[in-house]
Amino acid sequence: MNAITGTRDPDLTRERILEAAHALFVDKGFAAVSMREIAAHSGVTKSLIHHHFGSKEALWELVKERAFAAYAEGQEAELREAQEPGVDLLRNAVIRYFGFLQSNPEVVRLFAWTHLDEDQSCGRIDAELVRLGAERVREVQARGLLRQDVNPAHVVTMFVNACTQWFEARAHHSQWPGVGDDAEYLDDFLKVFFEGLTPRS
Amino acid sequence: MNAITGTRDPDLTRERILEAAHALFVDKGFAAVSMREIAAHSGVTKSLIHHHFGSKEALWELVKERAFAAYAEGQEAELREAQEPGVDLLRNAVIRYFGFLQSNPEVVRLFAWTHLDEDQSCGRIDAELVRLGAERVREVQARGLLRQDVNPAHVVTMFVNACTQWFEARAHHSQWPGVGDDAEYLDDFLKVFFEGLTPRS
DNA sequence: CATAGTATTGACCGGTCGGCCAGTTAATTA
DNA sequence: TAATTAACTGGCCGACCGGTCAATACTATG
Repeated sequence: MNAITGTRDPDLTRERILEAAHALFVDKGFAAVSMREIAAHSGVTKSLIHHHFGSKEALWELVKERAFAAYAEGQEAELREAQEPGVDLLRNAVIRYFGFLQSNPEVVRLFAWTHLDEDQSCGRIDAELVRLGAERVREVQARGLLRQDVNPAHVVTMFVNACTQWFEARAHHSQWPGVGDDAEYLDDFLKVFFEGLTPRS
Repeated sequence: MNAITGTRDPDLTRERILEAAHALFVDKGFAAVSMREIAAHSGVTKSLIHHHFGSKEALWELVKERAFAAYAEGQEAELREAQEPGVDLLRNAVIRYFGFLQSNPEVVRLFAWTHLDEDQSCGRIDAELVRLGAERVREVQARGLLRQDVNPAHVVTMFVNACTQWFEARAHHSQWPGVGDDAEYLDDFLKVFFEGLTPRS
């Protein structure tokens, strides 16, 4: 239903339901959200949600699928952006990933919910991203610009972990004494990470 | 109620309720667990849980409190174990923390749930741990054994993040191509982390 | 042994849950 | 325009939710 024209618009309706469900699921998690809540937030009847999506579980799966597809698409585009493989490529990847999480906190929460779900689908999605990233790292290693005695997939995993957990656990280390803000943490991480990756004679 | 003697044992009863609640909350999160479930798993009436703990929320808080107190106690004891402040002290701290998470997956899940809760209490608990750890790092820095241009609190945060996320997101990167097992990841992380922390002339 | 206090029970409350279904209304098609 | 299809509604279902309460069974205290 289009609110302006009063005409029916099933696509828009589905979209509005998905948006409301996304926001609520991200905020409170699957179990703590009710269909009635989603209905109210999307200005639609509960029955209509069932009509369009079947069940609460199906809606949840669709919400995750869409969110991660959008995430993967964006990340992959950035990764594929041809750039001379070098240390700066990796450094920029870290900075971009960090910045992405910083400006997309709902993705961070969705990651966390799916980790607890032991959800497999989302892991499969970024498997391709990691494969791409690790390949790039391997190229840079082959040029002798990064130390070669570390698993390239681990290089990617390390910075992904260090960045992701920084935002997932923000509620915690915002209380830790001496811990700085986003920029300061990223700065120190980059220092240590790239110094640690530099080859030694 | 003591199952063997048939006599009443309120302390044991409380303990059994707490254990059942702990297991269920860790597994499914607060919202997805019902009082009836906890009652069934602890062999006790739902009313009795309310008698002993008041409400579901209060029980949840107590479960978290106990778990994190036990965690903090163990970690603090290990940290205080006097050792000559040096690079090995830090290296051992990383290895111990990683090993602890590896053998206590329920703590990892509880961390994740409280992050999503935006729970503050548990962050306060490990604030003291981080303070202690950062202090040690600072000592080692002062001796010139670690580079001095990184925030000591960030040094601790980095390895905590890299380790914690490794286990929190296990469901994901177990599917990532080229990623090794726990020992291999830890090994590569230690290589990069400590190389990155080594002072340069 | 009496009695006070607490551990424990089971029945019950109002309310909410996800889902279903019969009916109505609007858009599409023939 | 008539008929078909799909969007949409409101009411209802049985199950389950967290919580309460009066009654009971046990234990410890005097």
